[in-house]
Order: sequence, then structure tokens, then C-alpha cells
Amino acid sequence: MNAAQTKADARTRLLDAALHVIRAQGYAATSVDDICRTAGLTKGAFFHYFKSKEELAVAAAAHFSEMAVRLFGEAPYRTLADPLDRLLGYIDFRSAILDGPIPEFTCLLGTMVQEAYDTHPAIQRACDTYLGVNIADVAKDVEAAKAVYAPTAEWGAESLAAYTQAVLQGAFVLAKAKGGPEIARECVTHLRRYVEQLFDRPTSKRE
Amino acid sequence: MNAAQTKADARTRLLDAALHVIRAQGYAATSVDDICRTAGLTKGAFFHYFKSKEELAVAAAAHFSEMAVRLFGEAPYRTLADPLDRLLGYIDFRSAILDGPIPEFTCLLGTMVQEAYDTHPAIQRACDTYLGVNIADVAKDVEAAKAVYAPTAEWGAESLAAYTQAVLQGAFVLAKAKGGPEIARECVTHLRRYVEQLFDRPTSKRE
DNA sequence: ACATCGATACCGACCGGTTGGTATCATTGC
DNA sequence: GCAATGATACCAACCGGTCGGTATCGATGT
Repeated sequence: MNAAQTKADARTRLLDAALHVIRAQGYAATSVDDICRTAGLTKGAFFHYFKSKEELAVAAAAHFSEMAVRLFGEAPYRTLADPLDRLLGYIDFRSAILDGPIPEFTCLLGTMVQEAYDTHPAIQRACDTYLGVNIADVAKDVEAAKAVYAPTAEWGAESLAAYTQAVLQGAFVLAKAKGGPEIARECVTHLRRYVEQLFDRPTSKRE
Repeated sequence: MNAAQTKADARTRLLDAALHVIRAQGYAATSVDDICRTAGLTKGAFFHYFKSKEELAVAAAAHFSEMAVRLFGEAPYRTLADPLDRLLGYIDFRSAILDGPIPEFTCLLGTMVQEAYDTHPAIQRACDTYLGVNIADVAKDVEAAKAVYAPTAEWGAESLAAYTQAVLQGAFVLAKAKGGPEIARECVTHLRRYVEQLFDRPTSKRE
């Protein structure tokens, strides 16, 4: 019973509940009552803050993105001076947080867009937007690292940043299929090796 | 009105319908009636062939896998003598079929496991099994290519095969977010470059 | 100091429609 | 005649969303 769960305002509690329940059950399989029960609130509160279930999903995507921005913004690797160190630090950090129950390290945006892209345009747009925020963020370091270590490379910074996101999303899918994060960590190891090779940095062991 | 849709036996028509509808709407959001309507049948037929919606999902996963095995088994690159050529041929083939409407090139297994892994164990197992079939298939060529071109490499064949699958699954997620296959093809280009680098083969253009 | 009042926050019963699933019946092929 | 196949009718549970109501609180007038 920490303060965040019992004292935070109702809207935030609903968003936090949505975050966890939707990542565990998917968007369509999650009922409004599920979210209310998890948040310790009732439908009255839910529809006081959100016009519809879809609107909640969009707000939850924003909420998730804010959480991610904070998480990566405050991570230790952010303070490294070299942009390639920051990029590899990001990848290692992503690998390190692949731990615990699956619903807690997987991505709300990937989960929702996978099932809602064709039927809920607003959700699709939201997921695209907030995935784009992360990709653009990573692309900054890629761009800087490229300028220093691989200025003539044929691939684009944004493209490589999107690729890292794709690898992570795919890693989540395989982790869900296998029932644990090990396979996902293996995927991130391959991603790290690729990035190292792109920047001509010899592969270094990290465990 | 081709033969496959109107003349195939009802069970197959239901499976084909499930394949398309679930990839478009997701598993939970797809009703039994949706599938029946698409197949041109009624609930009576549905529950004659499947005990439950979940059982249909498992059968649809098997059906999808069979289709994939046939598709990749008969693809031209399969006849290449060199195992690395076959592996790169596979990757190019995966890139080439990233075309048309999203529900038609995305993966039923990835779509279903993403939302059902925690709530429908039978579906999770089925998706794991049939993803494993494809991974094992790719791993054969990886293994052979490794023996020839990179016998001392530190990565495992199965691991690299799983990685290619992850990249594809992630590419599907990004394609759904962006609303088209372009970004997915970009991801596969990165994957190809990685594989080429792993096997010390100079990057070659393919378009 | 205190009564009044509107706004915000939240509750929980309720509604029409949809869901997965069942029971029953008509048709067909052997 | 009978088993397999598929259509039709139906059900109880559940769904997203609505609605009338209550509790709380700051602002206002006196």
C-alpha cells in the first residue's frame, strides 16, 4: 500500500491500472471494469475522466511514454560523454530491464497497436506518435555517433533507431511466446553486436 | 469467388477466415460470428468443427504454420546450393513479401501471442511451437552457413535464427504503427547487413 | 462565523446490445 | 436407416456506456 497506489489521484490510478492490465491481457480483452477493479475505483470515476475506453487507451499511451521518457532520461548512461557510449549504454540498459514478470517489461504501445491498428485509428496514431518519440530520442545519439565514427555510412540515423525499436518489439513477442525474458536478452545481444560492427568498435563482453 | 474460398471444406474455410480476420482485428476483438460471416457459414458449423473459440485459435496457428512452411519451402531461393545464399535468399524473400495490405503479410502467431500469452496458455503454447518450427527451419541454413563461413563464431545458429524472427515480428509492429510496410522493409535491410557482416560477406545491393 | 451555492469527484444501479456457447432440427451421402 | 454436416433459434453472462444521485470543497455574501 504505497502512496503512489492509494493516494495518487483517481485519473493516474486508472492510467496505471490500464498500463498493467492491458499489457497482461491486451486491449480488447480488458474490460473497463477490470481497470476500475485494479485501480480500486468504479465505473463512475472511469467515465468521469475518460469519454470512452478508446480515449483511455490513448491517454494510457501518453502516460506510458512519459514514464519511458523519465526512465531513460534519468538512467546512468545518459551522462556519458561519447555518443556511441550512450547508444550502447541505452542498449545495455534495455537489456538489463528485461527482467521480472512479462507484463512489467513489455511495451504498452506495441501491445496495443498490434491488435488495434486497423480498428481503432486513434490508438494507432497514439502508438505511432509515442513510439516515434522514443525513436527520435535514440536517433539523436545515433546521429551524433555517426558523425564521429561513421560519417560516410549508407544507413540513416533515424533508420537505425527505428531498427533498435523493432528488435525490442520483436524480442517482446518472442519472450511472450517462450514465457520468459531470456530469448529477448539474446536478441538484444545481437542488436548490440550489429551496432558495434556498424561503428567499427570491437565487440566487448558485458556480463 | 475462387475455388479456395467457396469450394474448400467448411473447416478450412473457417480457418482461412480466422487467419484473415484475426490478423486484422486481433484475437479478442474477433467474434465467432465475425469468422462465420467471413467464411460464409453459421455458428452451427463453427461449433461442429471446434469445441471453442480458443480451440479454433490453436488450429488456426497450425494452419498458418502449414501455409508458411509451404510458402518458404517452395520459394526459389530454396534451391540454392550455398547455405549462406539460402539464408540471405530467405531474408530477401521475407522483404519481398512485405507488400499489400498489412493484415496479409503480418504474422498470425505474433499477433495472437501478443495478447493471449497470459490469459490463454493453449494459444501461447501453439504460437511458441509454430514459431519454433520456422526458427528451427532457418536455423538449419544458419548452422550450415556457419560451418562453412564462420565456424568459430561465438553466436549460436538457433540464436541467430530466433533473432531474424524477432526482427520480423518487430518490423510488423512498426508497420502497424506507421500504417505501411516501408519501415518493415528498412528493418529487414538492417537485418541483412548484420547477417552479411557476421559471415564476412561484403554488403551487396539488392533492388 | 457561518449559511449558501456551484463545481468537481466519485458511486453503483441500470440499459441495450453483443458475446461464446448450446440445443434442436433439416439435409445430405452412404 | 443413420452418421456427418450445417442452419436456426436461443440463452445467460458480460460488455461499454448512461444516469441519477451523494460527498466534498472553495468561493461568496452577510
